[in-house]
Amino acid sequence: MTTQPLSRARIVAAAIDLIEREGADAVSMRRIAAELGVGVMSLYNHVPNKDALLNGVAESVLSEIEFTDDPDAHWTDRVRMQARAFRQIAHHYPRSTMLVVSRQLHSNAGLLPVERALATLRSAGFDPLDAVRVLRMFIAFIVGSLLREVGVTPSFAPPHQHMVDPDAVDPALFPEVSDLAPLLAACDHDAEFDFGVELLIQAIKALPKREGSR
Amino acid sequence: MTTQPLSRARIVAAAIDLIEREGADAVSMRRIAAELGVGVMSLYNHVPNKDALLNGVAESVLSEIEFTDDPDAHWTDRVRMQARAFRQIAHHYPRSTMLVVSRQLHSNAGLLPVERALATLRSAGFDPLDAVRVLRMFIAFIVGSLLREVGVTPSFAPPHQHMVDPDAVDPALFPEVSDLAPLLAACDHDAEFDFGVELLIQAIKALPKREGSR
DNA sequence: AGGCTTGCACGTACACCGTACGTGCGTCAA
DNA sequence: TTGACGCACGTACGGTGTACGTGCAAGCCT
Repeated sequence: MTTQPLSRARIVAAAIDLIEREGADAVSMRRIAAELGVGVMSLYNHVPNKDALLNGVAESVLSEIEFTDDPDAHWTDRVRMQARAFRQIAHHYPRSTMLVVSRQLHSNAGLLPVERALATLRSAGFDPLDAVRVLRMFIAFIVGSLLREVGVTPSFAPPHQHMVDPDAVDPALFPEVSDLAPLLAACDHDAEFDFGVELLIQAIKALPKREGSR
Repeated sequence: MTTQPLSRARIVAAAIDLIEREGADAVSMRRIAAELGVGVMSLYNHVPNKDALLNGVAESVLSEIEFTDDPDAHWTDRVRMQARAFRQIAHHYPRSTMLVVSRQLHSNAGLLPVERALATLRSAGFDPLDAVRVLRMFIAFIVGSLLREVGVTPSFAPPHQHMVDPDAVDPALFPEVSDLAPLLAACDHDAEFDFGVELLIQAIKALPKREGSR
């Protein structure tokens, strides 16, 4: 049973595995090498440096988005689907997601989702400017949402995570926060995400079209 | 001229200064100590560890948000103002902003903005659940937007930053991206942010109210 | 006043990090 | 056969966070 030859893909895979198991802080070249049963410097034959490796991780995660895009569906349904597909990989690789969103990619790895989204929006009749703006709006919302979700659940550690500790807030200083503490403490991420997606869809549906319809 | 005594506040201030001048990667305990003309380990008399220090940075930046909230203004104007105030500190501390958004605070430092936002929304007649949801929606949008802005401008380095290199995309694979490349390449962050804020305001204005009016 | 505690600045030391550089071995080309 | 080349690997250097011990100054209790 001869071990596979080292390769960029195997290194990236090991890095993702390590990140998901022990968190992004646990990632080091030595650790990855050990994981692969290999000398540290051997990694550098396939990856120029650690930063490039992490970019590789981000690209790899991003490329695993599964689009089951039905061109016949209504554009609102297609938008819903694409937003959910994006969120799904974040749930599959929660700790790596932080890397994906906090590191802007200069490569074309993340271009396919953009392409699909633009095609959907343009087929819905949005002119180029609005299509790009709406896309950016969605990306901002999704990234912000995922950041909260994975940030609050770095390792699924606390079963009942709380973004606000109800007992630690002074009702005199923060009456509203104190009043709504139970609502702020719990967060149904699924419901919150769906609420946001629907709100955005309704909003852009009401957007005045400057061009042809359909 | 006797030098001030060391204190947590002075350490945090030095850290922020260093981050803004040389980037988050330049931050190390040794570097900060040198900046303050102080031994490395002296820092640990005021800060338990580096992570706590960075939390301090985030809290400090967050606490500098200036709310000029006019309770008599229409709630839509107040929401606009609060969103802009949030974005303004991000422009004042661009490199530190990444820390603020990527690190979830367990402290109450970020509670004042939340309190103000909730008060505004509740005075606009939203019931508790909707108020919290709308707030979370706004936060997600703002965080996502700021992440793109500061990510694309880590040091205001390239005057014409491009999120998509028009020459590097294959028109056969990505027809839409290729077609809209000029629009994707440039990004007027101010306009983009305002577009998003207005879109959200319109959307939540149309939200069915379950409770009292006003 | 004398002794004791406490707070704080600091140096040393350790484990770990990314990676530049050199070395040796296997395979393929000429 | 010989040379070049690709690739695994060890060593070494300068950096990191921080545990631990030391010494000095100020305040407090007899």
